[in-house]
Amino acid sequence: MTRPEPRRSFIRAEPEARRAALIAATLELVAEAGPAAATVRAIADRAGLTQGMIRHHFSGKEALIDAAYAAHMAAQAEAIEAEVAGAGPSPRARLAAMIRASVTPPVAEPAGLALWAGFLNMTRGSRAIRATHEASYLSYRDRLQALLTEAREEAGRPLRAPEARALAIACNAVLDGLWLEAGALPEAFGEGEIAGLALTSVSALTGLDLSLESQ
Amino acid sequence: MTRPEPRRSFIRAEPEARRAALIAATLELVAEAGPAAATVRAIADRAGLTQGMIRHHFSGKEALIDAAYAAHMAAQAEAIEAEVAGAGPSPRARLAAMIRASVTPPVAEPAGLALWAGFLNMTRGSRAIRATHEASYLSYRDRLQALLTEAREEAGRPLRAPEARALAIACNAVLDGLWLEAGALPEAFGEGEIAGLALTSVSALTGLDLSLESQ
DNA sequence: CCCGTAATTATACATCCGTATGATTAGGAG
DNA sequence: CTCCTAATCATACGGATGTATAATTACGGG
Repeated sequence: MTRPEPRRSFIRAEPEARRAALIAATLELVAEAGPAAATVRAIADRAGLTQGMIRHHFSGKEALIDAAYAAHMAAQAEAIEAEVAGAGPSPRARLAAMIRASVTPPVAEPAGLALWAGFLNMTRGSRAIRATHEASYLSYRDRLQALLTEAREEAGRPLRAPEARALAIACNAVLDGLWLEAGALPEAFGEGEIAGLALTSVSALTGLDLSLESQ
Repeated sequence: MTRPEPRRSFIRAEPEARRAALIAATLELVAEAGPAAATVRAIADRAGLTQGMIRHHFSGKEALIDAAYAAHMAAQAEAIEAEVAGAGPSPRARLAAMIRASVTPPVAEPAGLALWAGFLNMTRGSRAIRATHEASYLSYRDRLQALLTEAREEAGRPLRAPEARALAIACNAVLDGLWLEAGALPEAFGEGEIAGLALTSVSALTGLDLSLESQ
């Protein structure tokens, strides 16, 4: 009855472009509906390709997941770094910019939290993901510790190393917690409420006054 | 060749006991290996039953997952409340007990984080899970806000309502963040380091001195 | 002691998953 | 224009998953 459909036409693309498309599709699906929804068929479909492409451009599904997670973490770090770089030379302003960027979109939003939680479940299964997770976490905390140290020096109250570590862990925790709450219950907070709380809280923890830096 | 295995013997149990066993097995599997590992066969096996029991005692797998999540959240809240109740009558001691309990085992540990992240992925799919999530989150924050208010009153510096809300959100964020870090990278911190940081941070945020309360 | 009911086991079923493989075709090299 | 390569498509395969159903069996009420 139904004569066979003609094979769909296609155009060739550079492998890197295909890889990027597959990674983007993976991130969309994990963010929208969790890791279980990111099947090879759904990913290929979202990318406008057929499922064979995943095994052609990656060694397997797990390699694609690893690449997607690394790409997401790199994008987040880059978004924060861009805000810091655009905040001018003052250490206090740069610290405030990092804080604000960490708890507002595009870093803090439901999709980001879903992505993070989704990949966390895969941590057990993949060494690559665990390594990426740990590296990006510590990298963020080190960056925060450096800005905290600079800002405290600017204020004439320098930090010693162990003190700086404890302060960075605590400030990182507040920011992580606010990031989490902003992503989990976005409608439970007012516009800018989370960012204001982040600046106030870090101010209280560090003894600096960062509230002036919020526009 | 192989004659059919005799049907395994069994003993009857009360439905509630079977439900509890299935819930416990579900939580173990999700904590150990993520939601993907919690299949009906694996759950029944862990509980020492056959897979038919899941559909017999629950309307389906999703209902079991919902029940397991609710049970886990209730157990966490109960563990914290037990510590608060055992801390004596002083509001400051009770606040310190809640803080310490929130960032130390059994509340803060890798299994708990894995459980939380695993269920978060299912939030999108299940209204029941989302409702449980939101209710337990707000319940925890309200409890914290009440203890903060009492402790500040005890110290002679009472809080007004909006101020109390902001303080509760910020303190909740630090605790969430430290809980998260303790669960994600347990070996990155020293014994008691997280609990000490939690008390120090909330002290800085509230202006109270809670460090004396740590034994 | 027997019997009926519901708790329990065992098995079948349709569907989906990740992977493997062979056929096609786009697009540049010569 | 022709040919060759590899990018792409289509399909098949074994295994796992959630659900449905029928066959057993434990155990309390008569």
